[in-house]
Amino acid sequence: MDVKYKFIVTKIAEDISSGIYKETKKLPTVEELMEFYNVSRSTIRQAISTLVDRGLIYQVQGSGIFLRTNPEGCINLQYMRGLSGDFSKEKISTKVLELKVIKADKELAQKMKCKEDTEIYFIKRLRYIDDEEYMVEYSYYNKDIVPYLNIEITEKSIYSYINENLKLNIGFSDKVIYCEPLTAEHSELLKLKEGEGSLVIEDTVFLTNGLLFDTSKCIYNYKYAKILSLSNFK
Amino acid sequence: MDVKYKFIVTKIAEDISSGIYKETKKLPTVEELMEFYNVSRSTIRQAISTLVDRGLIYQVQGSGIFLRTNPEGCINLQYMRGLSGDFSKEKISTKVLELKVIKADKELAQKMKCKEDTEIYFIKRLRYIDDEEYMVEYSYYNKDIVPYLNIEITEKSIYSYINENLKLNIGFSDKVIYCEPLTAEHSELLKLKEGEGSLVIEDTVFLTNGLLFDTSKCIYNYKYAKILSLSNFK
DNA sequence: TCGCATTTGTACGTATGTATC
DNA sequence: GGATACATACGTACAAATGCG
Repeated sequence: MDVKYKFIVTKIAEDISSGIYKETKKLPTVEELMEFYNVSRSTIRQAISTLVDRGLIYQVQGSGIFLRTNPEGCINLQYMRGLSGDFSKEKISTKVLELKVIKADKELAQKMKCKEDTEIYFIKRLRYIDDEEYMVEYSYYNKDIVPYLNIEITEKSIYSYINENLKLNIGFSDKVIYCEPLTAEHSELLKLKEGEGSLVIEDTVFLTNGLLFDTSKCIYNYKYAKILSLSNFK
Repeated sequence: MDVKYKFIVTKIAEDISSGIYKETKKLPTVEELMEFYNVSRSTIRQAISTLVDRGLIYQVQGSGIFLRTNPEGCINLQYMRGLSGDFSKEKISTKVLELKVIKADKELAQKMKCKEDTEIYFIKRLRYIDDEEYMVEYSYYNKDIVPYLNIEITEKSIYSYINENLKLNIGFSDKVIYCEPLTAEHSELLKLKEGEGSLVIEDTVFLTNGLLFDTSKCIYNYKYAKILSLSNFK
């Protein structure tokens, strides 16, 4: 991390979560941050802008930089770090129900923007928070991009493996969120009743170069799952 | 709109939606845009950055600026313009079920971050898309900030009234999204069955200066409502 | 109410680094 | 390896909103 503004983003985010601004709910001025980090105005502004995008702070012209209050225990859409990022205090566990390589049929090929018969990792997981059934996840990874996955990796965080081991850079994602009645199978897995509602997120994830490498469908237990979206009007 | 980069944002967004880049799926280079708009590099970069945040485009270092495919008919979380913005082709209508001024009790005062007994506009609306029952909305506006509302305004877009008539600048919002069984009343309004799931968005909206002026709870018909979130990993 | 100091917003210019093709 | 194109970083000037006296 030798990029200055990214280092500053991480540092300020840590400072905020450590609570050192909780009295004033206000950050130092841009001028003060420039001096503290010994960088230019635009470098501080870029770091601040990133934190504004993540929903941690907001700026008021002529007044200062203020903290945004940030509910815990929600799936955060602005800054995705997987379940373990959103639930740092809770115990997370994962049961891998299925893990295999399949060949993309016409429908899957269209979804994954790849050719038919491309090899795809298919993973079905049941995930728990504090030992409660939290969600059922179906995910698909293009094997041309993610050449190897095993039970050990899929029991933990697939994303940190992709990031740290494969050195791939995740860029952006499209999420479609809706509500759907539970099927018999899912209601059993989540210990709910058939026909009750569930919260569903269909996710399509791209690398920074625009390549689609992952799609998934997650069916959440409506009793526990809350999504948080911290957005800006720009 | 005499701010250059905002003008350019609007222009490029129009160009994209008009389809002039649909062949190449690629924007002109930063250099070319600088020349075309006769502005500096940083002004173009700021405009492009805004469009990246809105999920319209993505940049690849060394390669160019590319279009992101953008599903229609969804509630867009990145760039909120109300129902009429998300459903430009459909017919939208609104039935105002209730409109009155109330005094904030302890619970509402906490939610609206105001003092108890502050006057609050309460509005209950049923909204239709193509004559189908789409959602029930309960909204609350702080009367100190939004001093006047009537049936005519609430039948149309409250936000455009706030923006254009009151000249208030909407800054950011927290949305909590979850799934909840329908009550008897809501199932009747939405023509669904009691106990079926519904998609719920609780929204807390702030002005650019950080003042909370609006909270709302929307209960969506799960058969029609889809939310789209176009996010970036930064 | 007015004016001034503070603080963020917009815009320009330049140089160098780094990924892609 | 070279050309192209985006990314990072520095610096400067002035505009606009806020807040205080």
